[in-house]
Amino acid sequence: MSERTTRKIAYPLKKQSLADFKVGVDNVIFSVDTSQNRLLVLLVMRQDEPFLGQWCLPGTLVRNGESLEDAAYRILAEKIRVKNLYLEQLYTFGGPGRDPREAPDSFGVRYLSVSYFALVRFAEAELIADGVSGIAWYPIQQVPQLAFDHNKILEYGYQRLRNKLEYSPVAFDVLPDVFTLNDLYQLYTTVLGENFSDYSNFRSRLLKLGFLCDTGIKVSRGAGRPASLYRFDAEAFVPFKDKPLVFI
Amino acid sequence: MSERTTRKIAYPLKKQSLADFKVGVDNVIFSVDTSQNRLLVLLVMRQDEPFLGQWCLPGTLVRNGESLEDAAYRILAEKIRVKNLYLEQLYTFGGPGRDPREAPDSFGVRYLSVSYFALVRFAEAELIADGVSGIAWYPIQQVPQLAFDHNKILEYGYQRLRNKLEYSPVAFDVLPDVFTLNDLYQLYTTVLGENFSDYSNFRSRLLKLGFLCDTGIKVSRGAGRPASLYRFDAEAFVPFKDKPLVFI
DNA sequence: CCAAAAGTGTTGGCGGTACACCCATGG
DNA sequence: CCATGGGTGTACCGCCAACACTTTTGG
Repeated sequence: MSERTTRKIAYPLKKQSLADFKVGVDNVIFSVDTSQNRLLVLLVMRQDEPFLGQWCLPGTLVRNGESLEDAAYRILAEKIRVKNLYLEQLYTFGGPGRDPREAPDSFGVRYLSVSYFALVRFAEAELIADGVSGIAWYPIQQVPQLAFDHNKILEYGYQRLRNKLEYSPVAFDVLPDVFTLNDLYQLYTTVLGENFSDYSNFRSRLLKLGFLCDTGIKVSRGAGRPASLYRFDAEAFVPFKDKPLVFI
Repeated sequence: MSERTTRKIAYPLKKQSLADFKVGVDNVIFSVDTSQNRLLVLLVMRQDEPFLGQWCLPGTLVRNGESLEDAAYRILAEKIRVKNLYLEQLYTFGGPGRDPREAPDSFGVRYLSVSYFALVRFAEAELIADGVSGIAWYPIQQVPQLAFDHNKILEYGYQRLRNKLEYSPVAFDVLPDVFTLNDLYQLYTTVLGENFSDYSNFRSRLLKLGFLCDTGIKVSRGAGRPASLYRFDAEAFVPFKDKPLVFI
């Protein structure tokens, strides 16, 4: 409030001067490596000033004729080859001064970032190394200092990921067609932490909902009883669509 | 996907041409008239082309040096005088062609809308009529065709309002300092519909949470037993902050 | 036979739903 | 004294956490 007031007093003659914007799209792309129980986020190394050589979220400026979502898909497609993914808009960061390319006290162009949140299937995601730029999956705990305000964006995305997992069936977009209940459980554990739920309770809750169907096929992983492979039944899920639903 | 592919093929030489943007902020401002049990949204009449004379959401273009949120507060302050309000970012709409000022097939400037969601206290909200432009509270069911894609934005905001009410204490930002439990119940009923919950259950659930304190003061509204006035105790609410919480 | 992993069952408590019922006031 | 709205109590059901237990495999 006080900020706004100050500004009005400071530049009373500039009241009508509209800012010009470049609009960027930045993606927070998550993936879960179930074999190692790690939650990963995709980072790339900046090739240009500012922040040359520093890690950041994959992003791009929006082109003519391109929608925001199109731009988000384009970045993604440039960085990884993947068939199954979930993507939605996250938040728009647009404060003045968030990009050093904005001259500090001039009325030059502003840089705005519309961020998108994505979750991809780790096993089938191929990173596209162009031989020039760095690109890597970073475990969420080991993310370094990022360029711009990207640490903030990432934090925001991480929050969203946890919510999505609890209240929507995103997990099934990111698991293989068939999976064991343990795979599913590991996914949840990796993202939400060890103590989110007991395995057997998680099991019965999910099965009672009725949209996971047992294929009958068994699969053995080393010692121990073989597990059933399940399939997500999109048909059976329809009644739950748009209803509040807890997967915890 | 196919859209993006087509575009790449259609304009291969334009690959690097970046769009220039004007960024607008549009507010979905809700208010609840508890005396008439109506959910209202603030609309203004457009004074300029395009869509001259048509109703739309109050909006503005972002000025130099102004953050998005500042712009949102500025619109609000230009249209209504109000002390208590809740405001948060809603969604960013930025597809090409959403504003007729974008020349249809040129590569001119694009118009992007960052929308904000607000809830204000009806009783204390004074509309600012400048004598020129139309401005009005519209019952949500009677909203006409709006300019641009504002009907879509409104729909999105309405959805958010219902979620917010169920999972967060926004209601207390918008009720008077002291209120009866029936006031609170009416607010919920007006927004969520009649059948969201039984009154007595709503009562006990809320009271059990312990952040509503009885002032002891009674108030009589016509016939019937007088009701207690309650106050929202922000201190007592702290432990629930950031915890999942259901107000249904 | 034992360890490991998958899967089933049981129990107690808490919380929601649907009511029935008492209380205080105006007319 | 009765209609009206405020407020309390109860009985049932379902859900969920915790944990014990059985089943099926590899070694």
